[in-house]
Amino acid sequence: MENSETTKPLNFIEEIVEQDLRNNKNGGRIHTRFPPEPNGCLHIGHAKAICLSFGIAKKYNGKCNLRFDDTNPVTEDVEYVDSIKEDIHWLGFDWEGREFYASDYFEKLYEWAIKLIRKGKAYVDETSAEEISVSRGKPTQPGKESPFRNRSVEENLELFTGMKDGKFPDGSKVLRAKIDMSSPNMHMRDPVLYRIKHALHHRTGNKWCIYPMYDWAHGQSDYIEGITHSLCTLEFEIHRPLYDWCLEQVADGDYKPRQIEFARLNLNYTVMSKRRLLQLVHEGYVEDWNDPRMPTISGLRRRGYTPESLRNFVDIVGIAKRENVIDIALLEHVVRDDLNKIAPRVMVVLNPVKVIIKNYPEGQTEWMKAENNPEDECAGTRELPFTRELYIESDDFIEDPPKKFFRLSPGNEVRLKNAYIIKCTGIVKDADTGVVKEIHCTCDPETKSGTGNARKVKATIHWVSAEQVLDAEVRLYDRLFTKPDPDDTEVGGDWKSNLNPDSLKVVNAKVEVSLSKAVPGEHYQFQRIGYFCVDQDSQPDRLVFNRTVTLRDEWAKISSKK
RNA sequence: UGUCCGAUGGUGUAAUGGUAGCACUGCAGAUUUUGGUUCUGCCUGUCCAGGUUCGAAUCCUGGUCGGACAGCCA
Repeated sequence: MENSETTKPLNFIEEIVEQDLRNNKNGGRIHTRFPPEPNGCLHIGHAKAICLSFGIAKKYNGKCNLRFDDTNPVTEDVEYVDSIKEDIHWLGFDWEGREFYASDYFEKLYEWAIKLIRKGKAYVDETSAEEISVSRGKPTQPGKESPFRNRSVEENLELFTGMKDGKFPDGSKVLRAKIDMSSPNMHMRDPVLYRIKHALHHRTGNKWCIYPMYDWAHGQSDYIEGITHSLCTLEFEIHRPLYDWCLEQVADGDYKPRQIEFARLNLNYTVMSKRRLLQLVHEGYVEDWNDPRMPTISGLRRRGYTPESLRNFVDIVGIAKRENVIDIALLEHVVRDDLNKIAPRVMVVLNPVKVIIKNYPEGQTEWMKAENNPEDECAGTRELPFTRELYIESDDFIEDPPKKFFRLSPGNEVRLKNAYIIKCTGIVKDADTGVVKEIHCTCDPETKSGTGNARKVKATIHWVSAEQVLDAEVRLYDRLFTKPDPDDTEVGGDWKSNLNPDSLKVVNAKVEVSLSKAVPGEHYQFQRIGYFCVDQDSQPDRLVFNRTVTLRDEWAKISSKK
């Protein structure tokens, strides 16, 4: 008996899989595939599909193939193949060498097309694209049959061979399935199976000038690879009768792959369509596909998201058929959750203001012991230099503090993390601007951290020595859009008008010296501020950090409410 | 006046004819040398109308609302 308290409920696809397993369908074999088109970078929506297909395979001792759906040479490019492979591996999945391409099957697909023609189930149509479109009718109105629909098998064979042999220009002819022009399903109204494209293909070069359409290639590729469960998003649901029809024409045994559709992932405060993502890149709203503000996998990686957090996100979000928009707060939650456990803590001051400890000797340095991660004992400790002059966060001092502000203010005490309790005794302002230049304090030598002094103060703040300190560029990233739904615009407005002008702010920060060894990709928690990772642009003498996400901030809530 | 799919708190997702649960968010509190973490509590939900049944989120009928489909894209 299963323990109902620990058994995770199955999603509807797992239920289908388990039922198939119980019925010993396909001999108990589970085989899925992830079929990206190499025409763009993968995004968080793809992560859902990857985790699903690879995850099902893993869970049920099956296999998952990586198959590039490269049937349209004019939009596809090798450069995306490598980035897609990198992203899948980074996410933690492996296709165990089963890296396939729909183009691997062009020959077989062609043979099957010939077979279709011989059966009288396909014909060469030479009406124009526009004519075909018109004669296809509308969803609510039946279409009309093409005048070429009833050509002889011989003529079709000759014409199709001619198409393959490059005798006709692009767009002059297509091969169509002969199904039903009055079907209520538009996709069954004699769908195009092959079109002519005299284009160089990234794998097959100029071997072919006719290319199969998605519907003719996808199910057949699944069949060739022995896929049992072909998981795809909802928009292909209406293709399923055609998927099944195509398979019906070529399958000769009991085995047939089954297409199952699930709802794609949507996230608020961002856009997800390849078209829009591409637009953001091309029009310079972001740096590139891997800009840390992009919902692409490479962008999230650069932002500091971990594979673990993304897998967890997909898991929490679930698999179902209803349309959904996930709150980006959930994405932020999963990465905080993971980074809290693994990210070493460091002290960094983003907006420094100088503190002078008046009763602390000039020239003296004490090395203060600091825990690297309170959530992980194994993370050990490090030593921080403490000196008479320090920097603290300018937000941590207010001359005239509001209620509930527990940090530094004239006459008030705070603890410096891992060091002493200090008291503000005075301030020095810039004569012209009135900005606080120096905060004068005294420290209580009895309160050094680790000495067991029990005196409590309301707040503990972070700091760095002003004498032993490093400068660093810190890129503060925020949500890409100001509205949950970027399409929520004034009438006639453009989604780009909702772009967040403050999605990136760059500051020059003061960071503790231990960070001198930080290397790209590392995650840190800047204490009391947020999680950051070292950017690929970082150099030993010019550190660059990206803010992954802020820490939850109770004070920010209180102060913004007032 | 098409076909297909869907509808459970603010968001997402369970409950498979038998106590509507979990997570995120929000709110309140406890703990805390991070206003972090952790812990506790609270708010908020079965689209509508009929029917079947001892009993319906679940099954049936009819509505309503939302989505997909009219590329020689995938």
